[in-house]
Amino acid sequence: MMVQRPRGTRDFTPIEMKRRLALENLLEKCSRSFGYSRVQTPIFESLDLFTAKSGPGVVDQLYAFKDKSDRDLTLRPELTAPVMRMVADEMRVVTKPLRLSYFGQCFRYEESKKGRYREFFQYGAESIGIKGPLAEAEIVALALEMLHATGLEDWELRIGHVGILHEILTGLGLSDEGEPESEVQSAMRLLDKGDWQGLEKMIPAENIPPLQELADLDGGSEILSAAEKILSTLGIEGNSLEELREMLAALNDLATAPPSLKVDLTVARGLDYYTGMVFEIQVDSLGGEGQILGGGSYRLLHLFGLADLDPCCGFGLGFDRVLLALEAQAAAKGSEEIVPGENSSNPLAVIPFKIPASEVLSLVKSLRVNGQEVVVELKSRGLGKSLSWADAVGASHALIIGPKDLESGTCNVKNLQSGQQVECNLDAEAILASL
RNA sequence: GCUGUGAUGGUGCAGUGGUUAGCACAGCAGGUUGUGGUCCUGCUAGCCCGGGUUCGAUUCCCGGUCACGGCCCCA
Repeated sequence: MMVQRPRGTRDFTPIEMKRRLALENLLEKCSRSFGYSRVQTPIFESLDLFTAKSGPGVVDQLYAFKDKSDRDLTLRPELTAPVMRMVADEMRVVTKPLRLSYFGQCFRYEESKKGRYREFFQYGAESIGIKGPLAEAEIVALALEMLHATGLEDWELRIGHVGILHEILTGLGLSDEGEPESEVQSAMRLLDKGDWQGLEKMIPAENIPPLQELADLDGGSEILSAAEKILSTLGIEGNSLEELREMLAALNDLATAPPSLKVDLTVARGLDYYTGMVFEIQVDSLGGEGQILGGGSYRLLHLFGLADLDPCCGFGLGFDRVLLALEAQAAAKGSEEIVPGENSSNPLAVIPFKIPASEVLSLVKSLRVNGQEVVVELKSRGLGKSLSWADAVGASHALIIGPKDLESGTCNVKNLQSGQQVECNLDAEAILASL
């Protein structure tokens, strides 16, 4: 190969694109059913947008560049910040709450491997201008319905609440202030990793066991009562636990249950801007890159002067990883179909046999006008080869028109699966009726 | 960022320090001038890139590139 595709990028052939479009359509359908509307933002943005959100350190992982007027730009590494910018730029006066969905490629300069690409695709949803347990439940419910719709079977939803952690850690005397990272943030990071030795340096030793007990809680919403007891032994009183309880109850009503649900109060998502409920969806069989979705309640709009709309709630779905999981699942089950409905398109293959293809063009047009997908055999080959071609392009039926047919005003419609063939009149209506 | 494995037609695999580098599938053409997914024949097409060792390297060595895996990280 003379010119190679850049590292971490992929080409998508027609077969793959059919699959990807089917998945995108399926996700979009879920979004619409929840009242979310699609938006789109630029592939590149001002570098400032992402340094403001994630700090100057992110530049190392960006495809950042200067344009010919010396502006600092970057390919977008994610889509939440651009959507928030768009809300601030364009949608200040639009009725709230906003329910937005998006899909597109993002770029990160890092080591690529399976499930981790330098150009990758993210689907996501954000609700803006509404907060509280019901808004959070809606977002999680949308994520769950999406995954159910894909037909993926083996995955786990993990839900936590940064607010609870925050209440505990400030209650234990840790500071909420500080650059670049407050004590609370450092502690959350350690807690998320399970680094107890690190935590002992920040927190009185007698408080470590209850925290461990909290981290070890394993189960569904029933663990909330146990968590409540632990919090009271720590002398912490807060509203967050009750909010999480309400959120889980609402979720139970609003969405089909996930294959596995774990309430895990130490999920911190490693992000500084999350404020409330956080959640992740994990597919263990994917290995190291098994997180296929993540989100929660976060504060970002204050960066754009819209603090009154914070916190928002949303999630990003790793489009490529969901596909990998579906591919692995289909392979394990020996199933042909990877994304539901990916092969729903069944064109009619029109075969002009021993006649010029120009003889059938107006018929082809009228078939298409009537909503039929049509592919025309433009190569003159033997009838047998043409039928093979028709099969190869995914046609369900072949329409054979030869010299005798032109004379008699008939044609033959062959079902390529059954091999059955019927003769009918050479007009669009009769042909469509015989399919 | 660290580390392991690998790279041969479009795909999947053989193989070799030395003459034409094989096989299967796919593609194209024909065997069959109105019925396919069977069979037969032919054709197209390849040793990732750069350097080194050597009379000679696709093969051995080094570097790069890319892919896959394990840590780190993951807005």
